[in-house]
Amino acid sequence: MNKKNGKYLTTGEFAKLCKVNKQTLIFYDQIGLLSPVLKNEKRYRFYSIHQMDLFFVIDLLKDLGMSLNDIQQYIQNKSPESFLSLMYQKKEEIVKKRQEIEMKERMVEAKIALMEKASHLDFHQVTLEQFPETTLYLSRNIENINNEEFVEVVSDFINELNVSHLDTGYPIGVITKREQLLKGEFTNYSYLYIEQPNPKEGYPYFKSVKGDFLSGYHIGDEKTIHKAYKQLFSEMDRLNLALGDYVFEEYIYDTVVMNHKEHYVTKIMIQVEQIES
Amino acid sequence: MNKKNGKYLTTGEFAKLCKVNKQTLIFYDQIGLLSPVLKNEKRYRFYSIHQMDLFFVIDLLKDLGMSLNDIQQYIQNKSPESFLSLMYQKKEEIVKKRQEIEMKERMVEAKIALMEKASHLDFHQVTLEQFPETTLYLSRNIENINNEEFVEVVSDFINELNVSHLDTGYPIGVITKREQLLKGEFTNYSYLYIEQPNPKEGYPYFKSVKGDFLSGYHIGDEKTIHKAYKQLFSEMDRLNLALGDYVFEEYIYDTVVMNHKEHYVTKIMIQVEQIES
DNA sequence: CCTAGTGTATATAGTAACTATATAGTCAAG
DNA sequence: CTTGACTATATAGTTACTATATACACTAGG
Repeated sequence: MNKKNGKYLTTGEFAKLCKVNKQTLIFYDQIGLLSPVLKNEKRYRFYSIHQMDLFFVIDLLKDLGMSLNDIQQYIQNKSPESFLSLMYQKKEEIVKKRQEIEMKERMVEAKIALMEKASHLDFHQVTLEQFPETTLYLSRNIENINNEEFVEVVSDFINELNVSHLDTGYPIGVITKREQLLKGEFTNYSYLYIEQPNPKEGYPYFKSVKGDFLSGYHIGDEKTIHKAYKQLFSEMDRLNLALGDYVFEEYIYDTVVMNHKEHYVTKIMIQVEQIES
Repeated sequence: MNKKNGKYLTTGEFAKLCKVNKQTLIFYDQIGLLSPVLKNEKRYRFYSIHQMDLFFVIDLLKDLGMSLNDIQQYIQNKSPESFLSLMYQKKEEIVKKRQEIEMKERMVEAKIALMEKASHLDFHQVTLEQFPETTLYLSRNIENINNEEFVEVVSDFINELNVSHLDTGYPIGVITKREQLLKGEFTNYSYLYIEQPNPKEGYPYFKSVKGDFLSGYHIGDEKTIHKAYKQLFSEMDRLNLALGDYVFEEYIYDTVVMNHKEHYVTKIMIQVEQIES
């Protein structure tokens, strides 16, 4: 940007050009981040049009999450070299940021899809479904563990989702094994899981699910989930189905969308096999 | 997420799970954004593992630029419907954000490219270059305008760059016409411009440049730029070149990377024609 | 020359969303 | 019964503004 003839801009004019509050410029002057090139005897500030470019760079760096303090550090000993290395560094940060926002976009999309789907469900209907192959990311085994260990596992699981970018926005569900169910221990889970609609290569502990499932819903506090299981088991009898290896449970509506536990909805998916007779 | 047996998490445990400062949870409790499900007679806080999901949604919304106040508004009358509509709204905002960050990525890339290129230049060399077709976005005409009008034009130009996403990170340059140069008015510019390496369809006022240019550099304050012009003109004589229609000026090093005006570098590109003899 | 209206200045206080610090009470293990 | 690690509250500090109050400056019209 080349300036016109030698005239200067007042604080108000400069603020308008930079699309910023006038007070912000005064503030920047006070902290020495961006001072006008000139002050007259009445202490009126005068900026040159060049300073706009500097302001825009400050604004860009600020936008990229740099603190005013750090920006000032740069400005105080600026040079083409330090600017270039700063830009290289910011470029890396931007790429990370972009990837994060892309991930959040996918998460929000997943939540929309889940909620749309949920809104069309009849929670009183039990259905026999055939599930296609699905990839899941599993936690460590959590059978018979105590509370502290459970907190530890959940913590680790969440950690892994974070560092490996595996949080898809899908709900975290639980897997219970056939043997626990037969003992009536409906809340003695074996794994936590999260669905991976677009699985990445090279991650361990993924498990593919496929087969026939009898699905039903439990409305209310999970303390009373045995009622839903009772109903599903009787339906299995009626349809001549045998209990398979696993049951999957996931929240459809939880504390995120409901104020009272009585309105929570859990989906129960029991793996089943046809009994040959 | 399904909770294990009926036990609760202390503030410290919950903070660790949520990867957040304990004080932040206390703060959230104080403002009523996220209160523990239980407090004992010693006022110790106890969270349920379910509340983690809510915390993560709060964190997501916060990350998407929502204020704690607005988040609280949502939480106070949450429902599957309001959550869904919130997600739809956030989805739109995310897309905008992503586009913005993609643009910033391109800008930073452009600045890196420019600085890398600049670092290999010899500012004392005058070269005859053939420029390929280039698309530029121009400002309104700024010939013979006064200071107020100039500020207005710059303001409008910056505005247009913003609303139409035309800020490519390339420097804003100026175009001077042949007739002004012949009169020796080197700073009576005709247009501002910014290069558009990937021009979009449907934008007016673009101008393609192509042809032979004699390029040189001016080091120092622009007040002394006539010296550089003098040198370039004599070089034109030597090479038997005639002045073309336009001259382009852009900053290579300005206030963004240099502390003193004496170190500013301006590139001058004079359109030239071979004199047939 | 006076006045109204707009601009400038400074000083100070308020804001959001934490974050740190100081002080005191609680609890489980050795 | 003490030690160390936890919990609690209250309060002050932080960042990057933003708003408000008060006073001075400058320009145009009557």
